[in-house]
Amino acid sequence: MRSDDLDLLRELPLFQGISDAGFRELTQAAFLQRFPAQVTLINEGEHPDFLHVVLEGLVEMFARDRQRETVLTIVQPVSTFILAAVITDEIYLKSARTLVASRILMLPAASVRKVFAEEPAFARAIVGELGFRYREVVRELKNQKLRSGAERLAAWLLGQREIADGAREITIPFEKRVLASLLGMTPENLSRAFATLAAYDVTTSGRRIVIGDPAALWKLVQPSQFIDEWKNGE
Amino acid sequence: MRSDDLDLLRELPLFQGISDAGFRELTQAAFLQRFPAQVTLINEGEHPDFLHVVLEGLVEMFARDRQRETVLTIVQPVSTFILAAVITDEIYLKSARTLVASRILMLPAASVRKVFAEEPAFARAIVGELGFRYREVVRELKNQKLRSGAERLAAWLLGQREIADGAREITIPFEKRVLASLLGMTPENLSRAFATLAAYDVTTSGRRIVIGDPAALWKLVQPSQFIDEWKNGE
DNA sequence: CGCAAAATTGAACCCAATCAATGTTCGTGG
DNA sequence: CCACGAACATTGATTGGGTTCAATTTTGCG
Repeated sequence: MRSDDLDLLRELPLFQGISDAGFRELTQAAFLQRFPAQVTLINEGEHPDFLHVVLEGLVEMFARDRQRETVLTIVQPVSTFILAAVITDEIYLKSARTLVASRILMLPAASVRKVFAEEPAFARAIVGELGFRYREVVRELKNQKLRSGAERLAAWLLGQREIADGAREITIPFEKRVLASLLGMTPENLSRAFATLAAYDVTTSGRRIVIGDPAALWKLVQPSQFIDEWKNGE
Repeated sequence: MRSDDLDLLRELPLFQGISDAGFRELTQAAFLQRFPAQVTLINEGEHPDFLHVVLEGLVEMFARDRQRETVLTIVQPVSTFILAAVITDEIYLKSARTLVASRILMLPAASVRKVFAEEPAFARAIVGELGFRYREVVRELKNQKLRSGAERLAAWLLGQREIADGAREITIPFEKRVLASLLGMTPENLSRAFATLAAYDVTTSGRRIVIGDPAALWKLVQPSQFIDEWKNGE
């Protein structure tokens, strides 16, 4: 395991403030693994053995019920996933698979719980992380319940634009079918949503999207800091 | 403030393990208030001043976007709400209003954060609580994205039945319009969902519902421990 | 270059929202 | 205690958003 990977880890808010001893405890039995795209890392219903950290690549969190499947979140580097399951020591509620080749760091769940029990600083950091994640899901639930498909797409585009620092053109970092599922619709319907947004000067070519008139989209969805995490205040 | 109310509070998992001094810190500046039905307790976007505890009654957590409004959860005694906002010291993402006359205990947010910072046991308890809540919302998001309206109703009915210890008849403890919004549909559509479930031997009279054939509903939704919190294992 | 998977488009269908009208319930005041 | 009114619930008709199925085009990759 490379030491600059450890540095990456150490810089995460989650690991700030814990002692070096605690950090060593967490990482000594950890291991790093490379996965190609489309590899299932964890399955809904399994017991958590590791806290996963995406160092490089892209991971899709999804869930199934009967025939249906839906994407819940996309995890980008550098961040952890399924912390809640690890810390409560309950089964996973989501499955995870790589979308592209990825480097994943795996910290033994037992170590995480041990340091959690021993180091108040870690416990407090976990509170911060869980609080943040909780609020993310609440936002997503509101997004789903309060907005139409086209609106969710428009909001997502504006969010990506924000991340890209206001760039005119953005690129979807994964397949459109994945985006469709993330937004809670079928691939067909995503196509139609894009067709709808053409009237708002959104043009597509493959995964690249040009947002010609952000103000028009803005007017359509009226992004809210109560739903869209990227939007703080006005 | 009555001492048996303090006992109720003390017994919540959230307050287990903290010192008496810490508990006193939390409760000394707390106050208890009675509210009639339909009183708004907090508003989306406000800053948290108190951690609220429902001692008696029913509180509805909801959110608005433009014209639309949706119910996110119903809080029943005895439990806290908006802990995540208090602990991260961020604005509320939900509003709250009483559904019936209620007794609400309000703990100053500053005290909560103080004890959180000072008492590792409290920090750990909060992790447990947040982890649990987080998983609740994930379940709800899956419920919304993976199930149809009628299925969500069927699952909700089976959950209520479980809570009522398998009773044949259950009673919706609030208006049907609230249930409709909680389940993510219109009141009209809830009526039709009930009409659909008549084929599964579900009969209604006002708020009272008779589930004549639980197995039929079961077959319809196939409740899953990955979505339905009340269902553990098979 | 060729193939397989992904994306798009069209058509039919279905679930859900909206609009409108009626029936029911419940709280209030006479 | 009854009568009344307002809010809630239900039902019907219509519309609309979204899914499904099928066929075609495009893309990406070996």
